[in-house]
Amino acid sequence: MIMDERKFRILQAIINDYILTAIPVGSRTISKKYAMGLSSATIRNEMSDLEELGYLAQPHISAGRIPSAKAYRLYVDQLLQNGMIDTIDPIQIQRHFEGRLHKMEDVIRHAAAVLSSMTHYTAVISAPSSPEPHIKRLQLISVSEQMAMVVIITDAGIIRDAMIGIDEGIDNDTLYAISNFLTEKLSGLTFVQALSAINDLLPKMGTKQKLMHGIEALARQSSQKTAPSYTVGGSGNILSYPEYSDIEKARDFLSLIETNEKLAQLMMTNEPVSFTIRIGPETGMPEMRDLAVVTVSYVTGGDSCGTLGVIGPIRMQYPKVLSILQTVSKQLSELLS
Amino acid sequence: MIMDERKFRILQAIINDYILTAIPVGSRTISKKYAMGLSSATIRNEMSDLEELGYLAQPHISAGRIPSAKAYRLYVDQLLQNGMIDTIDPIQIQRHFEGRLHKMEDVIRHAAAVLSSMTHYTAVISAPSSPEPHIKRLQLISVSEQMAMVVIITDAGIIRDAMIGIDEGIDNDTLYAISNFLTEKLSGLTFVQALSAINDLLPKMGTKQKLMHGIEALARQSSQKTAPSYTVGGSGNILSYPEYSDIEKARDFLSLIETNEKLAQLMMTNEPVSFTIRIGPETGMPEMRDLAVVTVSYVTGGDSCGTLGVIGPIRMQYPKVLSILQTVSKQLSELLS
DNA sequence: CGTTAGCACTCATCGGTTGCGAGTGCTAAC
DNA sequence: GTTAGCACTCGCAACCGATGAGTGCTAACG
Repeated sequence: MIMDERKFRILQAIINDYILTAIPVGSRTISKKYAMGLSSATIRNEMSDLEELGYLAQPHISAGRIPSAKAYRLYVDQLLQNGMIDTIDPIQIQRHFEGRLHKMEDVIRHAAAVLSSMTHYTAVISAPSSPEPHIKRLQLISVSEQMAMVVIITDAGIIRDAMIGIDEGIDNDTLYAISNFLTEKLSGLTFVQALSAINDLLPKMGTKQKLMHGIEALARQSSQKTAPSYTVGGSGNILSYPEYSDIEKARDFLSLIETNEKLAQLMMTNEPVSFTIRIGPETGMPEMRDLAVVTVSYVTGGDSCGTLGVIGPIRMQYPKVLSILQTVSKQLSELLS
Repeated sequence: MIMDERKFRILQAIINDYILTAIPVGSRTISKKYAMGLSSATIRNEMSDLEELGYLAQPHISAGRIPSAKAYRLYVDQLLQNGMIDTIDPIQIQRHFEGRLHKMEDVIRHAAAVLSSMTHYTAVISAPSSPEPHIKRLQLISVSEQMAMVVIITDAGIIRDAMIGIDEGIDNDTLYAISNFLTEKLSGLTFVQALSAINDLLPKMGTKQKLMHGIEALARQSSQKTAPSYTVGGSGNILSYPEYSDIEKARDFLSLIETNEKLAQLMMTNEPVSFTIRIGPETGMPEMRDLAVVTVSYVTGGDSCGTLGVIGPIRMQYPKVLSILQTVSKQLSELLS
């Protein structure tokens, strides 16, 4: 059996209807609502075929049918191919960002709020990070006699701060001198490069071993591809959808949203494509079986970039979400550059 | 009518039972489960009195009774007065913090996870902040030709970073010189003091007006008592409790948890007391009517401190929560000092 | 041979009824 | 003051039957 033009049109109608209503759609609905000049009996036969092909499923024998993940994939591919993405007024989104927002963190938090309230799904945004940040400056600030704070500033604007123990008898001025010395030695290096540079320096540093080991540990930690932290907006939105009226499922979703590693897995894009759509099983996570995630990346000056995404039920309003995501992404790029 | 010893014992039994079961408790339950040598009829009379006094309420005529907010307040006051707080093994909590956690943000996130998983309620933790932070260092890093990043480091370890526009023709070295100049002028000052210092400096800065105005705006923003950001753990835990099986209520709760301002209102403690317990209406927020929040503050070296708290249903396991909070608070103070 | 009308059948859902039982207030006796 | 007894209330769960949306199959039609 082959997927012909008519089957596809019917499938499309079913998906459209299901996205709007979330109730299994029957043959009569298609034949009446989406005037295609066919009787319900014919639709029935076609639907039976579509089920055999793996595009439709029946929750139970005497109910309509619902699209499978495979069907959504086909549907989405078709959308993208034909550029069938909603057009929304960018002004409408710009208006949300008019107030003066200075801190990056605030901008991102606000963007997550806007994104979630516009889509009615859950929004996730990662702070911009450079794939290979270069150290720009390293600063030590004494906090107490045994502790200091290390601040490493990179070209991507990432700031890594950590407390480390320091050796006895090091005063503020010495710390400042060391900061300048280390900045000179390390600036322009990536964390991986810095790590070996620090190890080379170790023997020369005499009584500052404890301090240096602290910095080394921080550099090592930073040199590993560290999962960025994510800002979430509208985590409760999922509760509005009937498929998540089950408390158990909703709780699983919320704990997923709170787990940084899981989010990282979802938001990760190896290739810097314009956007990614992952539908249900495509995420590779069993708890995402009936969810879909759409991500777009944004860039801020230089090569550092972040990701913003929307997580919603698998029957997501893809055209709308895609257009909103793209517009917010543009807005975010501008604001953070 | 007066609240006597026996009435109080009965009320206590009712509250205990209701906290455990969440179902309205009847006279028979009290007389049998909590052997107090009284028949259910007597209990019934006392319960009727307690209702008249405003400590009990009946969801409907033929059901048992549930404690009012007033009752919980009495109950909690009694607990505190008698020091009836659970004793938990601090080792058990320490074990959760054994791994090496360098970044403050990670420590807090982890603490929120531990706190929520131990209490089974929602945990909220604010990053430590000093009531009147003093500037330690100000650093400008050029990002592009028109933009620079300002990093202000305070004695509380707070780092305020923001992007500002800079005047044309300022290179990296000049920025560095300005950083040192400004650090010299501003270090040791609070943000409020810095604000006027900057305004004094303005006329002298010649062609760096744009830059200075950027810094001034940042200082002004920082000088206002800014609400700290909160880390939340276990936001979905609330869904486990029958009183929040209502989707509508759960969604309200989740959006509350996401709103920084609301959290700030809940976590705010004007006096630095050891802990605060706010029960239902005492929070002053209508959406918190049947929730309670317990907060404890923790201190990190110096005068900077943060708050950690637990939000749960009004029938919270107060003795358990209090002891866990105190232990985690101690742990957090140690880790961040 | 594809399309469609007709029909028997399935089964989730919804509204109504009923019985149960937990709980109450009241009264009268101890 | 305490308690046994009793009539009464009312939420809740279980049961039941009607409803209707939906299906698959068959036979007739163009």
